[in-house]
Amino acid sequence: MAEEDLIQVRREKAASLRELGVHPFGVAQPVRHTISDLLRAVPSVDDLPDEPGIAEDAPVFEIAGRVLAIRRFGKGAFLRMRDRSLEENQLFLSKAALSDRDWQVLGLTDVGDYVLARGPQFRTRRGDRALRASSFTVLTKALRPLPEKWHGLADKELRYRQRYVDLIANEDVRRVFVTRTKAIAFIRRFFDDRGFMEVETPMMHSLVSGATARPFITHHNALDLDLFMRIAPELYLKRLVVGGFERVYELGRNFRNEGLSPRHNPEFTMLEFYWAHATWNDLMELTEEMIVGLVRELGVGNPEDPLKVPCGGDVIDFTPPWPRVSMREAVLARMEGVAEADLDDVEKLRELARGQAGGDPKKEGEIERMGHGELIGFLFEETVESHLHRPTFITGFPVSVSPLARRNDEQPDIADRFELMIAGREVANAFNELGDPDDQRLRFEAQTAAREAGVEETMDYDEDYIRALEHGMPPTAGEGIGIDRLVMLLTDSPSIRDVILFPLMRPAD
RNA sequence: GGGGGCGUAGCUCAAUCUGGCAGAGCAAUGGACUCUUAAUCCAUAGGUUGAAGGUUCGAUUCCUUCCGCCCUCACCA
Repeated sequence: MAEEDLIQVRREKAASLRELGVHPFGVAQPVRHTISDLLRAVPSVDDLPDEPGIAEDAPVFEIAGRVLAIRRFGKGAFLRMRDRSLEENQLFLSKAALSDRDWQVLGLTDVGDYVLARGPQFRTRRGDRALRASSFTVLTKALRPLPEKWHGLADKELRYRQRYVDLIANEDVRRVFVTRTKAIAFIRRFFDDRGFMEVETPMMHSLVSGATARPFITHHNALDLDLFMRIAPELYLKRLVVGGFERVYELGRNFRNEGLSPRHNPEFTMLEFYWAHATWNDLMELTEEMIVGLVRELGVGNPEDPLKVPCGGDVIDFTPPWPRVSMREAVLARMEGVAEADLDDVEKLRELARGQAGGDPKKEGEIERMGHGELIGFLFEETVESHLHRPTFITGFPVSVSPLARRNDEQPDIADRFELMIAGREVANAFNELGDPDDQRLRFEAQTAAREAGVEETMDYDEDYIRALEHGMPPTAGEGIGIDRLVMLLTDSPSIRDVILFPLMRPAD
């Protein structure tokens, strides 16, 4: 039947409900129990009576939820429903146990409707738990049909555009988003427990800084001012450290105007935290503790080995301590025929990099402009990154690609910075923060120079941030963790769209 | 933005290669049935084959353009 006709039939049922005095889109009424309560009240089905054995004074439960299936047979029916506890239960509706009106209401009930039922629990002849309804009504009429009961909603486009249907139809999708919510709650608790203060900084910025990415532009009418949606909260959070909030975190959305992919959504959730009187080594320990805690708390690992987590048909071992490897060491171990001395020879590195460019003229052009550290970084990305499976801290980032990170005291062209790689993906990025306002000024100037030389993604020079540093920031380490990517790992999701409730889609029409 | 794939009933899928009346299951409608579990049985109805154009006696099928989605490369987290 055509969609309009299916809807028309249900509209007519809604009208019939009104005639029976049942508002098809009624006002809320108290609901005393959840389906979880039913299970908790009598944990074992064996302890329930059969239908004839239901006692006069048996406890009456009152549950409300969405109808998932109806099986009618003459003067009786079984109806499967799910409620806010996300548990499912059966109702048994018999003409004998219901008022005439409630029986008529059942005749006007479709899969997808929200219903309210009261009655005692019992055990069916097949040994299942069910509620025998002594009263039954429709709370909300669904005008549209749900997807097919066996296959559910499979079309990815419909699943992302109509997530409400996806959530009704697909259990694994519900599970992913429950896990996401639990992960975020865990992270907040983790930082709160350690004396970190959650703060909210502006999402509309007048400068583009804190990361290198192209921004979204928006406009404030009253001030006639173009603003950028933030690409990172970093510089505001460090201003707060200057202000004396020595442990701060922000868990929120960033916006980057770049391509979409299974690992990139234009708006994504990031955790950033700053910890005064700590170093990047402390951050590695804290990160390890937090993610191991998450994996344990959420129970996403194998039952017999909770730190081995299935991911993309493979298994990731989260058992600490995680390896800490410099990009130099990683490249040396990975690339055959490369000697340690070669890594100090810029021209030799450039030659190796050309060999990895695969004839791509754009890459080759970039290679010619790269310095020593950037060349090692390039070789790392080309040869090592995708092979890093278990959680690994990568260090040895050049200062030139780390404009907000403190220099290493022994190796001034290397930043005290690490990235955490898991399953070939970057999950976290952290460093000792640069507190020297004069050095920070030089870094901003280098960014400005790079922009003038044609580099598209550079940071704006933030004069007020320098001013803040001139007031003195305590020695601080800071980190950003991509929450969506972390949730992808925890839920074995191949695409970022599977862990974002409403991923960006082109308008359908 | 480049390359590849996909789009058929409300949903899940056939038919497309090799052009010849567009089909099934679920859902829906009418009927039978007081223990179903993807209930069963009988009957009925449901289509702008993503859109537009072209080739052809004839197009879901072949060609072109456009729209949307997926994968991939590039940029990035």
